[in-house]
Amino acid sequence: MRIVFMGTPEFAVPSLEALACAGHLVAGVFSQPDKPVGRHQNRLQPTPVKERAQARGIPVYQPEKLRDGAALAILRELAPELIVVAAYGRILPDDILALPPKGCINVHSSLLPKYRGAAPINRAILNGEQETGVTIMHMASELDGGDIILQRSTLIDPDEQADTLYSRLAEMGGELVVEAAARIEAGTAGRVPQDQEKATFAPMLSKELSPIDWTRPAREIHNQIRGLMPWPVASTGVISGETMKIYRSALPGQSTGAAPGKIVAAGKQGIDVACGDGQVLRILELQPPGKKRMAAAAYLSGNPIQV
RNA sequence: CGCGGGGUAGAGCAGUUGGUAGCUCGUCGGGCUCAUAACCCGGAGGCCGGAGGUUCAAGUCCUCCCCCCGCAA
Repeated sequence: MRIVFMGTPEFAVPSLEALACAGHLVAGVFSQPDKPVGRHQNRLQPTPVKERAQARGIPVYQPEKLRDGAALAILRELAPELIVVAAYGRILPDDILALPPKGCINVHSSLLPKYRGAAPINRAILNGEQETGVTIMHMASELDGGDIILQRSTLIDPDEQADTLYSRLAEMGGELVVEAAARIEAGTAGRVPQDQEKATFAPMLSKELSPIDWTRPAREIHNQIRGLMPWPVASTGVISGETMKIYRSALPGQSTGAAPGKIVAAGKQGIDVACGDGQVLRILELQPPGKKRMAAAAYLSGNPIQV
């Protein structure tokens, strides 16, 4: 099938790759404009999807606007039968949605209608979900609200972090979108409308979610640490007074009478902190300001804590 | 050249007005013990990120370069 692919971050790369490997003709790729990223703000950084597309010799388009007619003109020229969107980061206007004869489909990393929006993977873990998945759906004017073609679920391990789940779902998305494309080509793709009543939303993350409130239950703090990976990452000042990032934690299942935020133990096993529900949260990996990410035990060997 | 932090033993850190490079953990050997991640004794392990300069003498002062991290998303 003749396809135009639209995507931006790492999540979209396996989908692009899978479609190309499945023998589809990817006539063009749309991605967000390059932005200054990282330490050298004077230099523009290509998006992961752009890099992969260029490596495959696929023409890349990075329009600033989708509603001024230019993008539509390019798409008419490319004449795709199907448009596949995966984490593009833009809302497609109706005239683009209406262009391809076989429609526009989207790869979304949640079990729709739950977790519509920008950060479904992180939000699922933040909320302590035990299951999530990938949905391939037709695109509608309502954000992530279109009819479902395929859906596959997966269990979230109680200690799994959002960044590894992200890669896992990205791969799953690639497999599923190929299957969906095959069914569309064969004319056997189903269309199940979403139950709009059950829709929930997964808004974009922000740094304000980072600080840990130790009066919350240990389980919820653990979810916060898992869910804010790889960005913005949970943080706290209880260890040294300086704000440091907390990358990994565990729930040892110990009770304590200590006040929330108090360090109750510090050793090879990690740094144990009292939480609001009287349970202990064990910090396993952290990062002091200006330093590298390190195991809690490594931190302690240079910065001993008296309990 | 956007702003800031940092590079010293395998890991994490200290190192004063320049004057023999240290600490905790790990590692190796020995001891104690029913036993141990515990405890005791001992050992190995360093181009102090790189190059140049100042000096009788540079981890430390000066210049340039490399790499890592945070801010930004």
